[in-house]
Amino acid sequence: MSNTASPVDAAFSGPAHDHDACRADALARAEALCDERGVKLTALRRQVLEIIWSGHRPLGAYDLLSRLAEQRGGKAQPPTVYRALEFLCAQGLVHRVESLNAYIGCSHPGAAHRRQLLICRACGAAAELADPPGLSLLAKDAARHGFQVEAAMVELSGLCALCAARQEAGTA
Amino acid sequence: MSNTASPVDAAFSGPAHDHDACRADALARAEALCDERGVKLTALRRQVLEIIWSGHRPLGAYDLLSRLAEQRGGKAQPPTVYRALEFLCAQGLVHRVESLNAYIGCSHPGAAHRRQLLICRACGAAAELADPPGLSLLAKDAARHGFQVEAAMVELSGLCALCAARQEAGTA
DNA sequence: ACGTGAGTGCAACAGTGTAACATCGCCGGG
DNA sequence: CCCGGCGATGTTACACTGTTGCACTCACGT
Repeated sequence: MSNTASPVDAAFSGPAHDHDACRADALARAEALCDERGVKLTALRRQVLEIIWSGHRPLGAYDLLSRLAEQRGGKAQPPTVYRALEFLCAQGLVHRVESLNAYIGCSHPGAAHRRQLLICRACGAAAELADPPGLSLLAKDAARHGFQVEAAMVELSGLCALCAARQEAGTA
Repeated sequence: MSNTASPVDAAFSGPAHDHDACRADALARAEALCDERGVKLTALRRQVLEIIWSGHRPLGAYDLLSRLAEQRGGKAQPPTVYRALEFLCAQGLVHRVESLNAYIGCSHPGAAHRRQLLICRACGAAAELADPPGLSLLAKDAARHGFQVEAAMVELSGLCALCAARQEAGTA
């Protein structure tokens, strides 16, 4: 890892963050993981993953589609990008953000984890907390009612530290 | 309240649940709340709310639309149902289920609450836990990273007690 | 009676996601 | 070497979800 900061700080840390290294790390980890699992990170899939990792803001399928078309000089159809997303999600390299109909790179690929997403409404960036203690408590609350949790969608929207400070300064 | 069970048990309790009373309660509470607030629960809005409360399964906007058209004998346009939903959501009488693009009646209207949704993948029913302890812990986890939570979307998918038992019996 | 504004009807369209079928290229078996 | 199969991609068309803009009505206060 070229970045010492936590994934959360990376997502919300503005220009201080070396994103080129961040993206390169993500791509390298993806490459290694797919290799290890014997699945193919094809040129197309890699390209989509790269676009997703162009920043820490979740991107819509049609954003990806238009950027993909741009890069290839031609046009691209929805199934192209959706199939790539399906693969990347299945491999745990990308997460779907339900509340935004968008997709974001996973910060903890390779390890099974439940996640808690923090989405800044001001800068649009999103960060992922892996296996936060609150989440198992939610499952316990559910279990108390006889409910067996299989999948958890936790997306918290609000202000990241930087945007909160900026807001503060603006209104002052 | 005609039902002694908790809202969760009501949602997941099968035929033992007196749903006519349950729906009537919900409608009456909505009526009272709107009256108290000086906003209008018009015939259309009430009708949409009634359709939503026809069960404990989240319904899509176009499900509502077609049932509405059915009941009126004619046809209905999307904006009709979306405007009603906008009103009902704003009044806290209905919640949007992000992971399903669907809508469900609120079990705790009138009181501000953060909610945790339990969605059974077998029977499709959904139940709402109000202000569960796990949720404030999630906010604390976020705060530890300098993130101020403004809105929380927590939707857990899995099996309700009844469906889990049924599953058990089926595989046995 | 009149004007105003919220609520509704209506038409068209934008955004998100999928189904079905054709094509390409690689890789293993004959 | 050829062939058959299979996964990945291309292409077309379509389904589902949600929004914009404008017209009309009707209840309400003055």
